[in-house]
Amino acid sequence: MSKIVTRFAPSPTGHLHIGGARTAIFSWLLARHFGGTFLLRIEDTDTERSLPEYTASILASMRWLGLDWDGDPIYQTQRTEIYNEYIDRLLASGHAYWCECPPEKVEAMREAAREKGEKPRYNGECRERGLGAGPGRVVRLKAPLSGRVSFNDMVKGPISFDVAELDDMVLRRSDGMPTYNMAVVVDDATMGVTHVLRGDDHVNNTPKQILLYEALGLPVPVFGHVPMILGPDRQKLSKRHGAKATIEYEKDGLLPEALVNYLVRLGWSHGDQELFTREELIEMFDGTSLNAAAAGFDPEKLLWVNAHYLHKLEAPELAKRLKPFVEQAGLQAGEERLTTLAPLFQSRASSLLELAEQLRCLLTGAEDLAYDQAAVQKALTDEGKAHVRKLREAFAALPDFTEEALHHAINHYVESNGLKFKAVGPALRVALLGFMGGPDLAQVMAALGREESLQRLDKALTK
RNA sequence: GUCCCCAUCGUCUAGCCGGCCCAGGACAACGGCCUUUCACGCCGUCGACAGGGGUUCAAAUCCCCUUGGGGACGCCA
Repeated sequence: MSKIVTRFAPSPTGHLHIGGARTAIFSWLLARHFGGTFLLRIEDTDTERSLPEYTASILASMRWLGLDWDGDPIYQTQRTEIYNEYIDRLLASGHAYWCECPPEKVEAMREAAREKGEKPRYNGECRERGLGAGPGRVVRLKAPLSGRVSFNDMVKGPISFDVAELDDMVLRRSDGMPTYNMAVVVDDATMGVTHVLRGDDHVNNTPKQILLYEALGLPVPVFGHVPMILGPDRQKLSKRHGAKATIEYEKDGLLPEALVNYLVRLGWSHGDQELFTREELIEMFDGTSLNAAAAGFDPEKLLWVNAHYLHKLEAPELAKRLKPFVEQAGLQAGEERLTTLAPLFQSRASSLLELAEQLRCLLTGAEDLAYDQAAVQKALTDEGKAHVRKLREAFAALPDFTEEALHHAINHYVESNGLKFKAVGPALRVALLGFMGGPDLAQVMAALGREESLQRLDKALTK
């Protein structure tokens, strides 16, 4: 087999949604696995709904996901002449014809067919009329009248259609623009695309496109139709299910490597393996083992995958990625400070957004610390405060305010007074963090520093 | 309505050119361990071959039907 060329062809009528992201990932992986080429094409012929900002957003999301494409993106709106050239060819070779039937008339035909229990289609009235170009006229494909169109789908296996089900589709609209199927075929052919991976909703377009390839005398690529993503309740995916555009996952503090991992596993598998590095994916994804059935989107598992990657990040990298979220939360902290503080809560968060929020109790000054009233009531009793007061003195006397020294101080206090840690732990914890939870206390104090730690203890004593 | 596709635990899935499967893994749920709380981690429990017919010594695996779900039927993409 010659070199593989795949492509992703979004239309800029919205942000890159999760289903599109997944087919993009599959196409990208297929190309990368076989050392082929991955192209990007923007299908912007729908001038009504296409917006440049969506193109920008889609490209940004692709970059964020790490899906690098080869060469410059191709824009369909800049290729009208090429399409017309191919349409002319079809006209010249007798594979297409001009049709003057107005839309209402065609609609009536469809309605009539539907009533007869047949598939709604154009009846081919202008097929043999030998019409030429003219205002309001469209060009239609002169499709074969009998036979079958078959192809071997990469994910679904053999699929076959009776051409009687297909009608003479419009190739060139009356405004001179090519229709979707025409543009796609010309583009894929001229771009040298060998493998077309796309959404399930395109299977019905495939036989039409194959007819076009054949009429044009162009080699037919391999098709693979990836099933749609459904909600966890097996219904059409919607916002209600927690499915959002890729860009929103970025805002929610998901890691791109996690989203890629999750999305790939949705409809593809490699034995029992759940977690894959990018390198592993490229090595293992060869276009087989794609699931033919639709998959339900599970936000919880996505979060689990994300937590996995989040917990694995090295402190400096974590700090770097976390910074924007900390700022977004209205908190102040440089990367250096985050490098020491963020790891304390790292294993407790599933997303950067969540982590930033959890860090609030460390980044906020003693004056602004929020207290969980129930915890204060429970832990900061008179007895609890008494312990905190004495511990404060012990901490203040420490020459070095290090984790080890603090540990020592706490343990010494507990043991020399014949106490259990439980007697002082909760009070100290609430005094330091404002709530019952979080990391090791010596660790917290060491990270906070002497001044801040003591301030917090003092403040707690006034509660 | 017509055509196309799909069907294993609640969800993602392994298995599916038949026997190793009274079906394995992961998420979730539940229980436990660890523990300075909360997490992380670890251990365990619950839980599925949509239904019915075949074929076969043997079927989750092959065939047919039913049911259910999805998609498509545009001068949208």
